[in-house]
Amino acid sequence: MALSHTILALLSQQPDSGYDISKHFDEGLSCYWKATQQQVYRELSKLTKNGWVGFETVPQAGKPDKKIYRITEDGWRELTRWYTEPTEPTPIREDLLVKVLIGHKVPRQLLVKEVKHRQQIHSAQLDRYREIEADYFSGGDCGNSDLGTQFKYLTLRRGIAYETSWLTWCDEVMAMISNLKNSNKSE
Amino acid sequence: MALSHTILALLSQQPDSGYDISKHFDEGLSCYWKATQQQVYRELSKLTKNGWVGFETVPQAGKPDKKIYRITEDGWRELTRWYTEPTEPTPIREDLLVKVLIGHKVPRQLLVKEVKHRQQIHSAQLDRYREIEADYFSGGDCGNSDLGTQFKYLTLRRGIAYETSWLTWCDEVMAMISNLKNSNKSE
DNA sequence: AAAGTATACTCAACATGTTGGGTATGTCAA
DNA sequence: TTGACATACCCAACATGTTGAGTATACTTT
Repeated sequence: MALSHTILALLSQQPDSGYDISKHFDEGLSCYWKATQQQVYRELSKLTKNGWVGFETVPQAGKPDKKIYRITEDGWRELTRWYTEPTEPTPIREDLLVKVLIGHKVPRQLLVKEVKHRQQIHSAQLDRYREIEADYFSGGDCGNSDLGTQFKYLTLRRGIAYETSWLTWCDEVMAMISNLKNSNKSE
Repeated sequence: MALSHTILALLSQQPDSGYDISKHFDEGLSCYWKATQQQVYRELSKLTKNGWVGFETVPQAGKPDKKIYRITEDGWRELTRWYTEPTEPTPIREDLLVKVLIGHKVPRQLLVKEVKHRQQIHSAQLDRYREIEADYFSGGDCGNSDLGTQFKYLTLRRGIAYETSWLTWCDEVMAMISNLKNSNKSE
């Protein structure tokens, strides 16, 4: 039940509507968790049933009503209980590695295309992260940002480390493949 | 439907029983995909329905019967079709990052414990990978290993890159936290 | 002889994630 | 005025992953 706790964590920062929470996930910049709108809505109704969040309906001019959710005391208790549980690394499931594993069974070009495709994706994502990172230092408040910002920055650093490690690995794969070509011209 | 294709990929290497396939997943050394025994069995029966695999029941002396699954021609077609589809990176869902994100809302010690816990896990996993890596070079057949082995080695290299990137990040987090303590003795 | 371990497969229930639809209201541009 | 887009919510079906059983046989250790 990690999605529920992620939502609780977001709501612990400030009250928010389901729509806005799901936008946080879409943008996904901060916490590296994916969830669709329906997942968020479904989870919010569960959280409400559990009494971990409450909401008030807020009418808006020119827009549909909003449900502003707010974490309850029980929610806080659950969030801190969860926090004391040690987290295990997320199980890894990567299509690309399966493809590499049987790389010798398929046309070489197909594998090369795959790796290049991923290189582009990770490279683009890294660029986006780098831009966000630059904002942390351009704010003028160098070094004296509040704690919340510093912790958020650390999650960004994780994203950067992640994308970088992928790019390094992709380079290694490409190097090996081109090495094969050179040492085995008959192919 | 990635699990099905992972199983197809394994079966494309050699025929195997559900039990042995699930052991490959448990050991998880090669392809970085997690799956339980029940998932494997369930998926195999689906694959059979689709006609992508077939099986023969093999009686064994002193052991229960085995079902040896084998990829079919349709299975090969499906596998190659899947191979031509570009793969997207797996969505990231990491409890630990959610915890870091709200790190300023909880006792510092709790976060430190979490990070140290993860450090140990990734460090242990990296050690295991390093040992396996050493085997690739101790085999005597330095440099002239077959293609299949080289591609498998690349998946191992991905595992190493992954664990290393986690450890680097954990160090960064610990550094920031201890930096906080030093610059703010009043806390 | 009993307990543990390994082999080998199966079922059921539930949690979580994905996909594609639907209901509204209102703005802005073609 | 039609269509695209943004806001805001909801439902149903299905795929996938998790958890905890159960059914056997046979070897090994205590």
